[in-house]
Amino acid sequence: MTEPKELPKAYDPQAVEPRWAREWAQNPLKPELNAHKGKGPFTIVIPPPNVTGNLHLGHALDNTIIDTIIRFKRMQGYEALYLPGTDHAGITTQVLVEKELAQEGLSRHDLGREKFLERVWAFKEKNGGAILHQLRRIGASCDWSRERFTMDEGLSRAVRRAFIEYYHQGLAYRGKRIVNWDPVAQTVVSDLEVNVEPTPGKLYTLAYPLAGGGEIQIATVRPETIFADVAVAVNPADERYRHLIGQKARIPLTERYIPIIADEAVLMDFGTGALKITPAHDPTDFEIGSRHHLEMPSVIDLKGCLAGELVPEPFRGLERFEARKRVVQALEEAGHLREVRDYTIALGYSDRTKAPVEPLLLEQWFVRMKPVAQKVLEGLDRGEMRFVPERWEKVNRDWLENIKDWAIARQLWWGHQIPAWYDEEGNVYVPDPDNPDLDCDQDPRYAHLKLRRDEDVFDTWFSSALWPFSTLGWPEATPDLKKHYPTDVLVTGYDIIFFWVARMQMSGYQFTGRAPFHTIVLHGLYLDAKGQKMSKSKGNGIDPLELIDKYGADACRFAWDYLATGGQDIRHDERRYEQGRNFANKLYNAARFVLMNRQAGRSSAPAAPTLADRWMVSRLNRGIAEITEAYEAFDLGRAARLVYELVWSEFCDWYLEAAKPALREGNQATLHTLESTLAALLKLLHPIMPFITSELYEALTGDTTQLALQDWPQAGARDLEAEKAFETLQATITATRNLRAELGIPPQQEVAVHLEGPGAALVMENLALFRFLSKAQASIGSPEKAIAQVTANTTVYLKPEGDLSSFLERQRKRLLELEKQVEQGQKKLANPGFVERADPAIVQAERERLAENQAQLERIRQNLARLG
RNA sequence: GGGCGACUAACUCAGUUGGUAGAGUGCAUCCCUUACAAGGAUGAAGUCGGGGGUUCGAGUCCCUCGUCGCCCA
Repeated sequence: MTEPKELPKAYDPQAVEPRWAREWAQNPLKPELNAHKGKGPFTIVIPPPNVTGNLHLGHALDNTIIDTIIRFKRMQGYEALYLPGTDHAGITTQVLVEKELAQEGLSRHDLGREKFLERVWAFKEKNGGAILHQLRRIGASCDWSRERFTMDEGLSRAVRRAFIEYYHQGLAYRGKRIVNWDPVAQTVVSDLEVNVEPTPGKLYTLAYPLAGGGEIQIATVRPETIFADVAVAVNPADERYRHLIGQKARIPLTERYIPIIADEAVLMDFGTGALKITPAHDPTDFEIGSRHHLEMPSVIDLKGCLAGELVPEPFRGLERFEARKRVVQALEEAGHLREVRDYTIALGYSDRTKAPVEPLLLEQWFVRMKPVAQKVLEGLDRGEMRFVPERWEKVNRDWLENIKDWAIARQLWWGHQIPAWYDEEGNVYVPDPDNPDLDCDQDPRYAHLKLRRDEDVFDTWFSSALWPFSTLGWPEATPDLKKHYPTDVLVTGYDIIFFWVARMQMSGYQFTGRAPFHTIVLHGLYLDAKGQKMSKSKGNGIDPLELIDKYGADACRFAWDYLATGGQDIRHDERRYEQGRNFANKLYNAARFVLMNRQAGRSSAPAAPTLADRWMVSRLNRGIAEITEAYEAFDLGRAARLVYELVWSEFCDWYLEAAKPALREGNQATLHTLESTLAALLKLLHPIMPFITSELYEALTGDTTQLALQDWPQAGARDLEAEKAFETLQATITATRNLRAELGIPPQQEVAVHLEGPGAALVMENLALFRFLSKAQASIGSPEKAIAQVTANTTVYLKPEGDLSSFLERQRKRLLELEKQVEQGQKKLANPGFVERADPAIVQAERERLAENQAQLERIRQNLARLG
């Protein structure tokens, strides 16, 4: 940027952005850089992306919003920390590596746990962290020296500590419960990881013979589970079956008799009103079974196949869906099948593998969440956390109020192995809170026992839940933890409120006694151009890196911030990126203009600021106030719009043009205003478009301190007089241009106009500017025969020439419009209700508007009359 | 079944205490004017989903209906 005259006309982000990306990667914008400013810390932790993942638009949105907020706060002088890191993503990563192994014809069991984990770590080292480099491309100003990983040593200790505390407070427990089993991933998944989807299926009506003769018909969608039946249940209020309660029925295809019981949970109008109860394979049946103290035999194994003594020989080992067919066939042949009809089943699918989940009765680790959630709810009551937008607080509360225990174990190898040991009798041993790092099988107190460690690992979200404090050093009382915890803002998509936000809230209160952040900013989902969710299977994904290649990172950030309004979902629209790119180009050229003029125009000639200078300074001050407010409110869409408007419509469209005549005269006040305004605009825009603003700021100021560390601009006083005067000028110029256009006068051709009205004198004071911007020589007066354009306080007259029809048509239209407005205004002011009740300022404004409209109307009428 | 969101110009979307509707793109006319054609000037374009209510006044508040989407059970 040292030779402004050689600057290309079009901005090329690819020539600028890499340099700054490298700068921020190699010399991170650490919070300590602002330590001397005394404003205190401001902290945001990254929503940790999967370590082996790639940047997608959700990440782009998260991180652009975070970085914009961080950069704003940093410029305000806060010790802003944007803490980066990644998540080990248990199931996802393990499945990836297992796929890789499968190509070599191996399974994880062939390798064994230890070798397999080595393999995953190697995979992580090789493929992991790419996403953090992709984040550098979007300009994320993280403190890379503080990067964390959920399975690094410190975080692993935090996870262990958290579990130990839960356990010794009686919140973590082992229980035999119905869990969601993913037969493909071979692990339990939590309720949140199951998507229930209506699925076409069949409802079968089966006849169970009664011990005393006759039969009872039951309805079921899972006939293959009849072998695990322990009862038939009816509603106690159901007259049809009341006499059968207490009798026994025989499970078809077997010789086993089960009781007929009454339970209010049975819906009388579903199917026949009688249900088979299979506690081991259905959550509702499990509850009924528990209430009635029934046995809970299982007939489905971990592979999803029928298994066990209760299953008749021919069906043993059959896969569950195959088994259903065969059982139905057998039932039909044996005469037990009464009816089959189409039925839509609410079937649960595993989020990861999309496999239908099998409800199984397994002994598992759970965390009792109710008392923990209670602490969060109390914190919310005290107003310790605020949602942006507010509406999500209710969603958050509803979930916490109805929370269920959390199945935290996963039957995987990749993850934090649960620090629990069992002796040969099955008793549980968990390390002591006072000595948490000592494994129980190394504990001298248990030396006499043969202890075996739990094979399972924790749900990935168990470690993510600790992220805001584990990354800062917890459980150690590190200086970072002291300084940066609680963090300030959390930014993420609303789709992970339950998975992540609520769990961070809970572990925050549970382990640190405090809310982990005070503000939760939730953005919407990024959808494709048709408004559909993007997914791998649909193949409708849009790659943010491609967008960055095409438009530049600044342009993309502009688009993402611009679109992040009100937490609404975002529909992909390429035009937003074009707008960002064009904006960068506009800014670049405006800066080029300033630099060229500076080179040409230095002189010592003193000069007073022009009206345009005063106007620009005032508009800038207004902009600073508004834009700062928008950033403060995390309303980045509004901030983007306001800066865009200020830069393009005011600075470029009006001020740069208005400055030209003054610059030609060597007006140093104008040159100075030009430079200082541009510098301020670069600052205001920097949080959104950090690359180009850094580059231009450096070129403009030659400052050795980069823009990212400059002070945020302060709004000075507005000069309303200058604003009003310049507005009159603008209106008069626009009116003149309009007249010229209506008459088809060529742009180069100068015309003579006459001005009249209260604003005319002001225009005459700025004659040179008026002439330059409107290509018209102005004088005071009202010629006999002329066409006119009327503004709020001037009338512009132009000698009629050429075809007047377009002009006349427009004037008539304007006349009608004004008449309508005048009529409305009169009606309003004649209404006593309005005059008496409305805010006096509003009434006054209405009066003024009416007077103005009437005057304009009158002037247009007169003029049309004179034209004949 | 419960809850939430959306419906504003041809398209994609803004619109903060209720006070005469905005942007980008597209469209029309003109212009390569020494910052920028990724541009400039001028202009056209909306019964703010329908209906009802509150109010002097409703895109904005309340009720209701419709369409689409999402979440929870």
